[in-house]
Amino acid sequence: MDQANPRTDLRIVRTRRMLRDAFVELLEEMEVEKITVNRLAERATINRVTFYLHYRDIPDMMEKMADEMIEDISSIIGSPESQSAASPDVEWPLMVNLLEYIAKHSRFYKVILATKRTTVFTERLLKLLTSLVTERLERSDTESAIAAMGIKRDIAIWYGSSALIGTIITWLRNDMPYTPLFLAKQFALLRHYHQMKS
Amino acid sequence: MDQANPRTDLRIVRTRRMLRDAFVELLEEMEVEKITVNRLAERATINRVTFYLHYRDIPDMMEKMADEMIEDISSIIGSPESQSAASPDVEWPLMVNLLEYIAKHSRFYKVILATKRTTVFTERLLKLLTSLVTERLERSDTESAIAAMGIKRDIAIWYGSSALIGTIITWLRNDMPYTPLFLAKQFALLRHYHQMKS
DNA sequence: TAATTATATTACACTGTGTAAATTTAGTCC
DNA sequence: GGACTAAATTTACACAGTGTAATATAATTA
Repeated sequence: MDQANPRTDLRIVRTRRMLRDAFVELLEEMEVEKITVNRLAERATINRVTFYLHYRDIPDMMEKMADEMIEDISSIIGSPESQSAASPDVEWPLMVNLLEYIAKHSRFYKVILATKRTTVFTERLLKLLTSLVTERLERSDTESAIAAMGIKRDIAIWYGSSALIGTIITWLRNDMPYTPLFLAKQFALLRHYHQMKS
Repeated sequence: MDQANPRTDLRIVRTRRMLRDAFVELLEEMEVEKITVNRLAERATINRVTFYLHYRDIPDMMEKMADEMIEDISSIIGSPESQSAASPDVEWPLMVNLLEYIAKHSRFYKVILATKRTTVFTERLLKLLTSLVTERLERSDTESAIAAMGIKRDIAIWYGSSALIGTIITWLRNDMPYTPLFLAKQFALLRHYHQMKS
């Protein structure tokens, strides 16, 4: 997560970290549109001009942060432990890992995903989850099952990935009233209707 | 929709309509954060100061617009034709009406729901859909069915309403490749697993 | 037509933006 | 550890946008 590129100056790492931390802090206190470069620099205890040495503007900074978020999550759900043990329906432990990771960094994810008006992040995560849902739809025998019921493949994917991201966001907003494991199991139940039905 | 309150001045109605139209226009051309009161007033061909006679700032204007949107949609899904004929699972024609209404005003809804960074609107609609999902969960026998499967009531609601709004948004983003009727049927299929299973 | 009320005009103080140039500070690498 | 290098700071500037106030003008309603 904060693994620095060997050839990057420590100062760069430090000020970027301070800027990102300040951003999350401010987001806990106010809406995005109220976050100015002025406030951000002040909170991060860096000079305002220094901000522009790293990011073009605040939307640019948010995009960079979203990139990093996606990188982190990708490494979680693409990691060896997740893709475990050659089991064909692999989605179960994968979802647990994902939810546990989010829960572990819930301060960040709550403010970034579950706060109003920070769509860049949700957009990106939705995209990631869509590819995930698509992939596992192809892998399992669910695809033929839903086809047999007259459900369009793409609609099923839209439906499934929207349901996932939306539920995760609401779960975060409600301060995670269920454990990651429990929620992952619930997702499995909600999904496995299909297979059971066929 | 543009039914004016009898005691409101025609000029008020006119400038508000011009402002809202200008807002939608600008949103088609740029991100929300680039929309300034300056640009808005210029596009609406009104004086900048006049804007402040109607709204506190742009977020305030967006909230007011969201209020109106919810009012409109509520009247659609709460109308006599929708709540038709005492049928116990009433959700089917209701969803057709909703999707048809959105399709009819798709220029507005596409930009307002399916464009980046306009979360106020999606938030409100999600809320509305959540109450809808809750209501019909209570009405039908789905509730006992999902309980029997070990699925938590609130999680099922989060899941279902997120799936609905997310699918509608993606449907809009893709320029409505299916008819409202077809999509409504697909929703019914995706939902009725539950009843069928039990 | 008169009274009312919305809109336009002009002006002002203020906050924020993005860039430039010169200077200081601190990390890197030998 | 010291020289080199690159990042951060400082100061300054031109500009865009905000929100409010006071006054003048136009349109609507009764």
